[in-house]
Amino acid sequence: MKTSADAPLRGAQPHCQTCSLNALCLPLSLTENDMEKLDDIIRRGRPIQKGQLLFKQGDESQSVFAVRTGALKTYTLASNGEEQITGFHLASELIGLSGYDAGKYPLTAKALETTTVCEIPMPQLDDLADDLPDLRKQLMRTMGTEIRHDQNMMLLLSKKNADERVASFLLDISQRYQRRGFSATHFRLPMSRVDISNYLGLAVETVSRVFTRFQKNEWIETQGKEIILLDNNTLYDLAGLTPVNEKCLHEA
Amino acid sequence: MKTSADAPLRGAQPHCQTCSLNALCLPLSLTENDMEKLDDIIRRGRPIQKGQLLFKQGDESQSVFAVRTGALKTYTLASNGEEQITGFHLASELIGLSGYDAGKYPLTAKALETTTVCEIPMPQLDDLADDLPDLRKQLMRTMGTEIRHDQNMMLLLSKKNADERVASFLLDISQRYQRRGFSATHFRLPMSRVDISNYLGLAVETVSRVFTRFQKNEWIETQGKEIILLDNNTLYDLAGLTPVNEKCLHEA
DNA sequence: CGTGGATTTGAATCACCTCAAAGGTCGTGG
DNA sequence: CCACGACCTTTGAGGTGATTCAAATCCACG
Repeated sequence: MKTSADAPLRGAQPHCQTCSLNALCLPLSLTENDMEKLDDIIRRGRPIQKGQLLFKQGDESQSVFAVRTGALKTYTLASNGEEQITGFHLASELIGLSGYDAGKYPLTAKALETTTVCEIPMPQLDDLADDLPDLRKQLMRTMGTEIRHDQNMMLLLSKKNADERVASFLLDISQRYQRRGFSATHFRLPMSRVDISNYLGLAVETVSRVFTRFQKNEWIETQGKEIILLDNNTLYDLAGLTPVNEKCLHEA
Repeated sequence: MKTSADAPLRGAQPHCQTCSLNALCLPLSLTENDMEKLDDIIRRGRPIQKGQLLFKQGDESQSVFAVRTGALKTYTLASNGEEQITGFHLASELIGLSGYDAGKYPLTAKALETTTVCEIPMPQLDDLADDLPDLRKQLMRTMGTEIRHDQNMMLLLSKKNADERVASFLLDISQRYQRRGFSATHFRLPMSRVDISNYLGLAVETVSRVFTRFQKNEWIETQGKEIILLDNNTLYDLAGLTPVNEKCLHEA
């Protein structure tokens, strides 16, 4: 079993057609021919370093991005300057679609570690979406998934207690790694405890205490950012999910 | 000034072309000709009574709906059966798009009062979206707006206190009525206090107390569901918005 | 090897919740 | 038209889970 420490791409993959992520990414369900057209408009830049911004709230939104390697967080700024993390984005996931029509990005995207992305200029993506029905459908699917994720977060933020939130979070990450072929029970969290607490609407100290308690109960094992899930049943139970139902935050 | 008690449509309006809401609704930015094509696939049924469901979480999703008159709430069900309201939907607003690709509605839609809707069958909308670029763009705009709304709600639910939540809520509703040509300061809330509290992630009692306190401070005046906003500046301040920035929950 | 940030732990506080009960409102049926 | 009941809203009192504040410890990195 690969671990999340492995890069999903051994070398730089300059084309969608040969990218190991294409079955999870935008090209999903595109024909070979359509995929080439999409590939033609994609720009692949140099890696972004940890802490750097991919784009900033209020910037003119010009592109949508697909994460190739690494991870990012997106967050909105409250008027008092506080940030609310709205999502973490792992390889193959799309960022920036919520600013598709708005002209400006409604949130900021910051790299959690060294990250490479595929940049898809919006005007050209827009044109292509008119020509390729499958691409349009995939874009709308992605937006629908995002809406369902956010609505699940609303449920989490307004109804779940600290334990339930952390369990939901761990299982969400677990399932997303699993879909990418990594271990569902042993992975490395790319984000800090502060980021987790912000995302879950809790204080850092609370998240820390929950992690400690989960470990005491032998539900998980933690070593810094390394996580091992020991008791999936309990975690699923806490999260309000059934292990059968593999669909978590990202799959409504 | 009209008040929200007036129906936005004097008589039944059987066509998008003559509907007073078309500038706010899906036909926005469509040409006369394209609007006719959209109009052709729209079904207009009999009114839904208060408390009735438009569709239910888990149902096969077959249509998108535009609210013609009245109001609905949409909510997701937690595993323990608790409901989390994800949105209120007033005239001209679209419901059901988040289930566009999913096959099943990821939430339930219930009428808050007698409500009429335009039903747009998804397969035909889907086909039409391939033919009419403007319609596709409008659909994606609508989904983008929904995403921004939900992310603003995440911010509200995890960072704002009770006062700030209620202020945000009142201003959101106010602005949405205003866009429809109604008074921004005097309106009738179509939903119960219980619904408001659920939506805002608070206990009913807390919402009630906040309303009482706002009234004592002469920031608002309430008479049951009737609301008058007296001190917009304070409310905007609480909500973390600037009165200049007219864009609230629905306009990121 | 030292430094600054991140994480953990402890103690005290607080905003909101829960429980309980008293009004209000609305629709229904007599 | 009024009385009744069901439900919604408001108000009060007390409890609590999570926060805040403070400080020790761990860790990554130059």
